[in-house]
Formats: sequence, C-alpha cells, structure tokens
Amino acid sequence: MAHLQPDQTGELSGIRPRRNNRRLELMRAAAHCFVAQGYAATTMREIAAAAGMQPGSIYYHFSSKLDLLTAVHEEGLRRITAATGAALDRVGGDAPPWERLEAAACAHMSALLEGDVFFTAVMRDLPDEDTPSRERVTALRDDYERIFSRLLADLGLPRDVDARTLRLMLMGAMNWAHGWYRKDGDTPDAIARKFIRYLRQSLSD
Amino acid sequence: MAHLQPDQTGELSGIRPRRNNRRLELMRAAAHCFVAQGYAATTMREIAAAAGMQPGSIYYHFSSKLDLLTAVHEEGLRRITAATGAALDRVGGDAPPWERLEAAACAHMSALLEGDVFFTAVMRDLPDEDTPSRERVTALRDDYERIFSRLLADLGLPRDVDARTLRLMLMGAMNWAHGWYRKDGDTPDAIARKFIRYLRQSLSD
DNA sequence: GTCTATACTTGGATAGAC
DNA sequence: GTCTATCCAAGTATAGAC
Repeated sequence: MAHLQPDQTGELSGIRPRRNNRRLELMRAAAHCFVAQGYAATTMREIAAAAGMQPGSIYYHFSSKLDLLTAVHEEGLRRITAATGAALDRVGGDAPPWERLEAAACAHMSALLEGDVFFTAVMRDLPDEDTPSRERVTALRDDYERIFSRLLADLGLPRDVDARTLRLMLMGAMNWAHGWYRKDGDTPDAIARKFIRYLRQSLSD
Repeated sequence: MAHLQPDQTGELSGIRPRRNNRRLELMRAAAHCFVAQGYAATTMREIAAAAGMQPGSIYYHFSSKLDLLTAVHEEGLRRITAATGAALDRVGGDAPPWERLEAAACAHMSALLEGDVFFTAVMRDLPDEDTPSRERVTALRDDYERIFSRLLADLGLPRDVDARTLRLMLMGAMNWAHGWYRKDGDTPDAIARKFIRYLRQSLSD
C-alpha cells in the first residue's frame, strides 16, 4: 500500500525514476527500430545493437520479442493519452468545443510526428498476433479514442452527421500523416489546425 | 511491333490472358498473405502453400521475395488507377467537380475495402528497402495521386485552403479505413460519400 | 513449369560464467 | 544485469530430376 502501484517503467509516475533504467532505454531502442522497419522486419540483434547491449541481455528484461512490442505499445498509448489529456487541461474545460478538439488534434499530431518514438510505434503496426497481452493494448487504445469520441459529442453536430465516421476520418487523416510528414513543411500543429478547419465550417451547424 | 507491349500479367490488357496463368495466381496468393500479415511476416512457404505449389516453384516466376512484392504493388497500382479512371469516365467529364471527386473516392474505397487484394496490398506496407524497382512503384503511386490532385484543383477552392494538405487528409482518411472497416457496417461507397460530404460544405465557398 | 531435396543464412531464445 | 557462446527452428534461395 505504501508505494501505490509500482509503475512498470518508472518514468511516467515519477516514482523510482532510476530503477530499471536500462529497461526503458531498451524499449526506446526497440521503438526506434519498429518505427523504422516495422516489427516483423526488426531483429533482436538490431534492437540490442541500438541499445548498446548484447542480444542475450534483452531477455533479462523481456521474455520475448512480442513482450517487448507489447511494452512499447502500452507505453506509447499511456503517453499519448496523458499528453492529449494535458493539452485539454491546458485549454480549459469550458473552452469552445471546436477549440478543445483542435487542442487534442495538435497534441496528437505533435506526439505522432515529433514527439517520442513510443507514440509513433503504436501507429506503425499494431500487434495482430492473438496474444493475451493484446487485450490490454486494445483497452488502452479504446481509452484513448474515447477522448476524441467525447470531444466530437460535445460539438453538437447536425443530426445527419455520423460522429463515429467523422472521428475515424479525422484519426485516419492524422495517423496517415506520419507517412508523408517532412520536417521542412508544415509543423504538426499547423497540419492539425488545417485538418480541423477543413471540417469545421461545414459541420459547426 | 505486332504484339505491342506484351503485358506482364496478361490480364489488364486483355492480350494473351492465358499465358503465365499461374504467375498471376501466385501474385494474388502473395497479395493475400501480405495483406493479412504484412510483407516481412510473410514467408515464401506460406505464399507457396496459398498458391498450391511448392516453395521452390515460386522462383521460376520471381527471382526473389522482393521481386514478388514489387510485382504485386505494380499490379495493384495499375488496377486502382484504371478503376478510378473508369469511374471518372462513367460520371462524365463535365459533371460537377465535387461529384467527380466523390466518384473517385467511391472507386478508391470500393477497391481498397472490397475489391481485389492487389489494391489493398499496396496500402498495407510500401517497400521501404531501397531497390531499383522502388522507383517504378513510386512513379505509379505519383501517377495515381495526381488524379486526386487534379480533381481537387478543379474544385475552385477558397484561396486559404491548401489543396495538398486537403488531398493528404482525404487520402489518409480513406486509406486508414482498411483498419476499421467491417462488412456489416457502412458500405465503402457510403463511407466515401460521408467523407466527401464532411469536407464539402465548408470548402465549396 | 513444377517437384524434391537441400544448401546456406539468419533469427529467436537459452545456459551459464562473471 | 550483462556477456559469451550456442542451440535450434525457420527463412530464402538453388540444383537438378521429371
């Protein structure tokens, strides 16, 4: 009871930030590889090299490659949920609904395109192998998407607008951007604001 | 000269539809595997089994796994370009621009979600390995995307709308749909029409 | 054109020293 | 907690018969 729930990474919660230090480095190295080449194409040797350790050493921290992928996804989803929530807190609960949606979209795009690799890894390839751990990841995904569901519900959309399809449309547009985003073009925020603007006028009544 | 350009698949052009018959079956089997699991996770043995042949037999038709992927992508891009072009012909060159865009979006979504697997394989994972063949695939991709660029240019958008970002937004929304589409929900056409509608009013000036 | 058989390489994972 | 060494399975690709 004294320690609450010891966080798996020791980073988000701020509790015990130094313990299991290499575990998080390992996850970050893996996330980089997964983003660059995809999960299946990434080898444990590559991950080990990226983390500056020997392949065998990975298995002290993770029981399998799939276990490592799961950890990366959980971390990524936890972070993106926290980042978007923080952005919403910053803009305030009584800000206009479209402004709140824009804030969330900006947070999502910044995280996906310029933030930590954990976010990006989540969107690159979801673990399609049927594993017990997949349920947890799916649950976290659902939690995150619910943020956007609520924001859309608050817009007071016209009755002939299907909020679910609209949400999937927006999320698809955002997530696909990691395939074409270039650092010398629009910033993630600018892209997000354009997306919202292109939807806004037609639907705000 | 008599045969014009002998088509690589013998299917699209209508010339010599029976020759190299198994080659196309093989490509289709491979496309199925690539869509289901991704390129890297797919093995030559699986492809062979799906095509009803022995692993070694593949190499009579294709020199490598990457060669097979390239062929699948080229075929998919050739087909989606043809299908979208045909849909535009059907709706007519002097139809209203938004109607033409809708027709193209419907063709794209139908192809991606319910059409031949070749289309879908193209969107699942692009060949990121640097290979000479990648240039050809990229060129075909560019050709296809140019169709949408032209359609958007014809809309006569307000000056403060960035046509490129709008195109990428729409393409992202569409391509991401293959991750959430269910046969018991909206049809591909219905989804495409919603997407277009949610963009239309705000932007038609 | 397809098969069988197999060469050769790479990958995930383990064992045990330190 | 990390390393070295290694096992074993699985992968791509080839050779040659039919």
